[in-house]
Amino acid sequence: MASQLDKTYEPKAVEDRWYQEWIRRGYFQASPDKPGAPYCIVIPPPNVTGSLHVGHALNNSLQDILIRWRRMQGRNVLWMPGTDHAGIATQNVVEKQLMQEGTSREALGREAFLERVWTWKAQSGGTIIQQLKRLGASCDWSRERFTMDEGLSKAVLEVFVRLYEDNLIYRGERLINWCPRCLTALSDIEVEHEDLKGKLYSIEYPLADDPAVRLTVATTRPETLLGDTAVAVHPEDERYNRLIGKQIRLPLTGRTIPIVGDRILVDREFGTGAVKITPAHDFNDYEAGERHKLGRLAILDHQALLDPAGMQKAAVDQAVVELLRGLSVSKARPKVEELLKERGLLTKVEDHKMAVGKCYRCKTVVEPYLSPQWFVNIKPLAEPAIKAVEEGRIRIIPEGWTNNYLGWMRDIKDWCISRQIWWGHQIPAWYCRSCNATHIVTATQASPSGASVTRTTILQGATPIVAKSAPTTCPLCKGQDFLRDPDVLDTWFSSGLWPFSTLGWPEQTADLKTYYPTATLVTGLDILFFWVARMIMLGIKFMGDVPFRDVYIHALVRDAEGQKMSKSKGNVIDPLHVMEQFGTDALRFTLASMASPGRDIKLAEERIEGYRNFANKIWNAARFAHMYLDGAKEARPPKERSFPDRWILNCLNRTIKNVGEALDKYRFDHAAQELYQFFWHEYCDWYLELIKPVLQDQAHPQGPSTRHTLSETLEVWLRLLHPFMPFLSEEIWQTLPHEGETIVLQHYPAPCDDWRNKAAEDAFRLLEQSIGLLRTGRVLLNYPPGKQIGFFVAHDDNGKSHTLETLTSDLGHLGKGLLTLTPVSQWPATNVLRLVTEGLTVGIAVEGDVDLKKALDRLHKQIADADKESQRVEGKLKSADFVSKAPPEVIAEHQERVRSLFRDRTMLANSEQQLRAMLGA
RNA sequence: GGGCGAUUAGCUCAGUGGUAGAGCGCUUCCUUCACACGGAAGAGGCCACAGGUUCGAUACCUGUAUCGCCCA
Repeated sequence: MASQLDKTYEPKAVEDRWYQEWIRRGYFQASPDKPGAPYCIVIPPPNVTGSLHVGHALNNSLQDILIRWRRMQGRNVLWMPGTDHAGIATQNVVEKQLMQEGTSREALGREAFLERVWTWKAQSGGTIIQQLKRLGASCDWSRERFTMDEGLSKAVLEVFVRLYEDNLIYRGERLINWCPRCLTALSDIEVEHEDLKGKLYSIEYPLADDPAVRLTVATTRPETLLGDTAVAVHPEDERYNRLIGKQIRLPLTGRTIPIVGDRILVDREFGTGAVKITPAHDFNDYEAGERHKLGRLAILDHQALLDPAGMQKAAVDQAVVELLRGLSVSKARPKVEELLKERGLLTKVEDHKMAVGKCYRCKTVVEPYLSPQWFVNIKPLAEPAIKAVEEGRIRIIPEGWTNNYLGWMRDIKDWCISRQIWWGHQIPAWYCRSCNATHIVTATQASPSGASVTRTTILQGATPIVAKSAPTTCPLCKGQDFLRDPDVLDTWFSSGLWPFSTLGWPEQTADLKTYYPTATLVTGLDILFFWVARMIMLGIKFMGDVPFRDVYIHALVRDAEGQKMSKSKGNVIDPLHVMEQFGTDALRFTLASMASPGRDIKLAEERIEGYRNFANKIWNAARFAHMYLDGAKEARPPKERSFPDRWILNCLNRTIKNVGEALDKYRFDHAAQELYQFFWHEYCDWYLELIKPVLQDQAHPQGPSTRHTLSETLEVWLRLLHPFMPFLSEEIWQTLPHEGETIVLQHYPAPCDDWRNKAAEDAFRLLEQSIGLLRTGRVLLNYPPGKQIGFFVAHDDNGKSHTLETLTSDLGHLGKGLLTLTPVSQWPATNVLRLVTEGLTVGIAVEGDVDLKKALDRLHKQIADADKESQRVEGKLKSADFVSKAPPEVIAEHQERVRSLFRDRTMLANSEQQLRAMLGA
C-alpha cells in the first residue's frame, strides 16, 4: 500500500491479488494431521450450473466469517465445498436448449441426453465456484465435491441398498404429486401452495332408486366428478344420514356410486355438507377411499389431460368422452360446467378461494397422480432425529425454529424419492423380464414435443432386485434379461448424505474420523426440511451420530421494499455487480451487519455504499498512520502510556470482548456493529485526533510510545476485522509492523485484562462532554471552526475537577483555543457564554458583535427540559408506593438524579441571567 | 383453518423491568496538511392499539388490528 497515493480505496485489484496469493500458499487447505480441535463446515451445495445470487452471498459470507474466525483461533478448520446436480432444474435447462435446437431428450435417447448434460455441466459448472472465490470464501478447494462424483454416487448406492434391506425403502402405487410439465413425481415439500380465486360448484346427484330426490354436493373441481367413486356425508348430519348406503347416479356417466358416511372427510359447515369422493385425484379422497374400500378411477393422463381410456373405464358417456378427450383441466372445466347446466344439475356457482399446488421448479399446477413410486419409510428415521434436537445434541439457532422442525418431523409423511427424469442417480433396482412379464408394460404416446415416445411402466407388484451392481442371473428363474428401473433419485437424497459422503464415506477415512460430526451448518430456512432434516436423519442412521452440532438459520434476503427478489420482477440485486461497484468487503460487511436473527433482510444499495465508505475510512486511517509511523517505537506497559493510549486500549479491549461474544452467539450483526463503532467513532473520531500533537512534534517525549500504540492498536483491530473484511484487512496489515506472513493465519485477538482502564474511560467521558459543549457553543456563536478562542471549563465535583486538570493539553488541543481551568466563580462576569451539563460547565469568551439569541433559545429549551425531567423524577419519589417498594439503589439513583438536575438547573438559570445581562435585556 | 414472527425516528433495524439507540436520509455550517466515500452541530419517537401484572412496562402476560412466513 502506498500511503502517498490514492485517497480512496480501490478494492478490485487488491481482492484479486490476495485471493490468488492465499490459494497459491495453500492457507485454506485442511488436514486431519493439523493441530487444534477440529472445526468443520460443509457448504450447502449450490446448483452446479447455477450462478451466485445475493442469498448465496449471505450464506457464504457468514460461513466464511465463522471459518476465518475459528482458523485464527487455532482450530483445525475444514470448510468443505461442492455443488449438487439439481436433477429437475438442470434437466429442464438442458431440455430447453434442446427444444431451441428443434430436438428433444426423447429423440436423443437416455445415454446421449446424459452426455449432453455432462457437457453442459462442464461448460457452466465452474461459474458459481469462481463466484464464491470472488466472495473471498476460504474453502479447501482441493476437496471440492459434486453429488454425482464417483465417491458420492457410491455412497448413494450404499445408502439405498442398506435402507432397502432394512425395509426402510419400498416401492408402491400411491397418490403422489405429479408435475405434468416436468413429467415426474415430486415429494410433498416440492409443492408450493398458493391461494387462487376459484369457484365452488353445487352439483345435484340424483338418487338411483328415486331420481326425483337429489343430493347436492359442493366441489371446486367439477371435471373430476367423472372419476367419483362415492359421495360422502357426515354420519351425524340429520339432513342426509338416512341416505347412507343408498346408491346415487353419477352425472355424465353410466355409473351409480354409493353414499358413505365419513366424519373425517366431511365438514358439515362447508358447502352443502355433501362431498364427492375422487380417490384417484385428491389426497383426502384417496384416504377416504382407503377407509371405504372404494375403487380408484383415473381420468387424467400423465400430462394432466382428460384421458379417453380412463374416461371409458369410468363409464363416462361416449359423447362426453369425445367432447373432453385430450383437454387440459382448465379447458375441460367450463365444458363440464356447461354439460351440467344443460342437464339442470348445476344449482349454484359461487366465488371461492382455493389452494392449488405448484411445482417448485417450474410453477406448473401439480396434479395428484396415481403411480408406482419409491418411498422412504421415514418414521423410524425421524424418531432419533427428533430426539437429537429435543435432547440438545443438535442446537437450532435461532431457537425459535426448533418447534417448526419438531412439528414437521413429528407429522412427517413417507418421502417419495423416485423421479421420472434422467439426470441423477439411477435407482439401483433391476427387474427380471421373464418373472415380471405381466408387470412391465410399454405404451407408445405422443410426447409434449410431438415426437412419439415409448413409455415403459413397471407396475406395482413387480419384484425388484436391489443391489449395488446389476445382477447377472435371476435367483428365481435363472434368467439373464433384466430391466433397470428407469427412475432416478430425488436430488435431496444425495445431498442428505453430504456431511459424510463428502468426507469419504463409506470408507472410514481420516477425514471422516476427524471432521465428523461437523461443527456448524449455516443455511436458510427454506431448506430446513428439504435438506437439514434429511441430513440429520441419514447422518444418525449411517454414522451413528448427528451430522452437526449447531444449525444456524439465517434470513432470506429481500429487496428494499421487502419483496422477494426475482428475475421477473427485475428487483434482483446482483452480488457480482455489487462487488464490482463497492467491493467484496463492503458487501460482506453489509450482509453481516444485517444478519439479525428471525428477521428477513431488506437490502438496499445505499447500505452497501455506506459500508464501502467504512472501508474507505479504514484505508484513510491507515494512510494517516503511515504518515507518522516512521521513527522510534517503544512498547511501554499499558499503565505507563499516555491518556489517549490508555483510553484506546481500553476501548479496543472492550471491542475484542464484545466481538468474540457476539460471534459465539452467531450475532454477526452485533459483531459488525462493534467493529464499526470502535473504529469510526472511537479510533478515528477521537483517538487519532487526540494523538496528532504528539505525532506532529518530531521530538515529543511521548512519540515512541504513541507510535507504538498507534501501530499496535491498528494491527490488532485489523485481525479482529479480518473475518468480515478479509481483503482490506490483509492489504493494510501487510504494511504495518507484524509477525507472520499473512493475517489469515494470525491469532484472533483475545481480551487482555492489562488493557482495561476504568479511569481512562471516565476521564474520556469528561473530555467528550467538555468538547461537545464547546463545539455547541461555537455553533451557537457562529464562530468559524478553526477560530482560536478563549474558553473555560469547570466541574462542581472536586474529583472530576482534578481529572480535568490532567486533561488540560487534550482539552486545549481539541478545543482549539486557550483553556482556563478555574471554578466558575473566578470566571469573568460578562462576555462569557456558559453551557452546562451534568455538573460540568463550559464557558466561551464572547467576542465582537455576535447574535446571542440562538444561545438564549438553547438555554431556555434546556431549562424547560430539566424542569420537566425534575418533575417526573420528583413525582416518582413522592409516591409512597415507590419509596417503600422500589429497591434502595434505584431510589438512591433517583435522588441523585434530582440533586444533579437541581444543580444543573441552578447553573443554567445563572447562565441565562448572565446572558440576558449581556443582551442588555 | 393451525403455527410462528414482526409492529420502536422519514427509511432500515438494534435494544432493555427504572434517563429511548444506531446506520442511512434530512437541516445548518466547514474544502483545516488521513478521509467530502469527509468533519462539526442539530432536528426528529404517546416504542401499533386496548386491557392486565408491577412501586414502575417500549420491554412481562392477555386480547385486537395490520403485515409477513410456514403448514393444511
